[in-house]
This record gives sequence, structure tokens and C-alpha cells, in this order.
Amino acid sequence: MKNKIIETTDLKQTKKRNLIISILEEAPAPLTAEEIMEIASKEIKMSFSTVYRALNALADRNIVSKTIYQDGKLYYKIQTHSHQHVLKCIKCDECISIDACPLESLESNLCSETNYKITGHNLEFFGICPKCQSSNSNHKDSANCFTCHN
Amino acid sequence: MKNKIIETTDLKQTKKRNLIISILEEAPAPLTAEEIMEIASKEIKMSFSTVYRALNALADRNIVSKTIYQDGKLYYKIQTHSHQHVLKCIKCDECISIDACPLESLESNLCSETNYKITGHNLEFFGICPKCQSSNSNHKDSANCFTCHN
DNA sequence: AATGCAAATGCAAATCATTTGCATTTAATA
DNA sequence: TATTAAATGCAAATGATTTGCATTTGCATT
Repeated sequence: MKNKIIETTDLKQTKKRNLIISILEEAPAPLTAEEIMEIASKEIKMSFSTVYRALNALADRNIVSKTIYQDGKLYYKIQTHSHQHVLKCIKCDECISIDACPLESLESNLCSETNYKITGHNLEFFGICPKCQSSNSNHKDSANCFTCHN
Repeated sequence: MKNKIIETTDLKQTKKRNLIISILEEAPAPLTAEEIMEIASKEIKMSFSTVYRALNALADRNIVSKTIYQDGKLYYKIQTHSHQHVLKCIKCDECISIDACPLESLESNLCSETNYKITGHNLEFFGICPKCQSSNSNHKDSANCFTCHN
């Protein structure tokens, strides 16, 4: 049960680390530490600090990406070369992936206009999924209701 | 010293609330609660809970927008109709605004492809500003270093 | 296979931005 | 000016994430 990805790093092979990686590899969308814990707990008991430390170790080595979403939580995903963004339902939190990234061309313009060296971007879309459009479920409570996502 | 914006709401006019609004109106870029406090403290002593409560009250009424950035902090700005995004230096945190939003056309496609009703988006660019490109300042510490901003 | 040592882990406590409960003050209206 | 609900300050609570420290584990070396 050696893991190819970990072999390329200075990190040790551990059952927990390998499990975290395989969870991320199978995930259709970015996951929070809590979601990873929940999935992992079906196989192994492991503490939150282990999850966070593993994820940070992998993020430091560019094996996973770490992005904060508008819900204030960090989401982790395996760094494939395919660059993806997500569209998240503001009612049920269901998340789907978007393949096309429309920003690359803009970035080069931005670079020449600003003289910044562009290193990346963060993009999320919000909406209401088909299921929630038909149901009349309520909004989330105001503290977590972002009125505009610029 | 009546404030036009507050007059349109059910909120009371207070010196502190009006000050917060004028700070946001003059700000060239979105501000954190802490930055607002710092600016406000030159004129009035006020507590963090007041700042946060005022900002949330205004956000609930769509007068300011509230967006979390990759540094994990909430940034607030007055809701003008001009829809803006920012480009932030990953070294010195200097932030400049971008006027053109390239996403509107994509959103309508996205809507027909996914059947989600798109309600908004969040977009940030990261880069290194001209000043920091010439200086050899170090990276931030790893816990706060987001390796990829998808 | 046994040993040594640095890295990984678990637990509890710390952190940090933000929110909240409660007692006090203030704005708006009668 | 008196009334009352909303605004404020303070300290404590919150919640996701990080960290210190003692213990365990992976892995290289005998």
C-alpha cells in the first residue's frame, strides 16, 4: 500500500496520510478537513490535528491545494493539472465543478496593465441548484448570508 | 451630519455608524473590520463589536458587501453598482481594483448548462506587485501560504 | 530482527477573527 | 422631556485551525 504521490516527497508513508490522499483523489469536489475526517473515520480513527497537519504538509509540497471559500472554511483538493472552479448552491451547499476557466486571457492583460506578476486567482460561483429552486427552503441565517459576492 | 444611505433604512443614525460608512465610501479597496477600527479610532473610540454589528447590519441591507479573502478575513466595501474585483500582492498585501468583470457572459452559459440559478461569484487575483518583484523579501510563513488559488 | 532517531500522531490547550449575552447608553418619536 | 426599542461596550463564547508536548511509528542502519 505504498503511495506514489508520497514517494515523490520527503514525507513518510503512513496509513493515515495515504488514506487522506486517496480520499482526496476520489472526491468529485474540494473537501473540508471535517468532511475528510468523516470519510476517513469509516476506516481509521484519527485526530483533527493529524488531518490538518497532513493537509498542510501536502499543501506545502503543492500536492493539494488549499482554498478558503465564502463559508469561511478551507477546502482541499488534489492538485491535478486541470484547473477547476466550483459552483455551489447557497441553499443546500451542493457543489458542482466547472472545467472551463475564462480567466487566463484576462490575466495576461492584467499583467501588462498593472505590472503585477500574476500568480493565481480564486473564483467561486454561487447559485441555487435546480432542486432548491423548486423547494421553498429558507435562506441561511444572516450572519452567514453574503449579500454580494464580487 | 445625517447620512443619506442610512436614511433609506430602518437603522438609527449614530455617529459611529455614519463614520464607518464614510470610511468605506472613501476606501479605494475593501477593508477589514480591523482596518476600519484603525481608521475610525483617529476620530472616535469604538469597540470591535460595534464595528462588526454595524457592518453586519449594513450587509444585511445590501449597503455593504462582505467577502472573505484568502487570508481568512472578511473584507467590507460599499455596494456601488460598479462591480469590482481586486488584485492583491502576495508579499506586501497591497491591493488594487480591477473594473472589468469578465464573468457575466460566462454566467449565462453556466446557467443554461447547469440549471443552477446563478446569484453571484467571488473572484480574487493574486500576484506580486512591481515593488515586491524588485525587492527580495521572503515568502509568508507556510501556514498562510496558499499554494494554488483556483 | 533489534536499535536509534527524526518524523508523525493524539490530546488538550492556544489562537484569531468574529459573534453574542447582558447591562448600560442613546436616538427617535410621542 | 419621557418612553422605548435599538445601539453600544465589555467580557465571554464560538468555531475552524494551529500548536506544544508527550508518545508512537516509519524507516534507515546496524
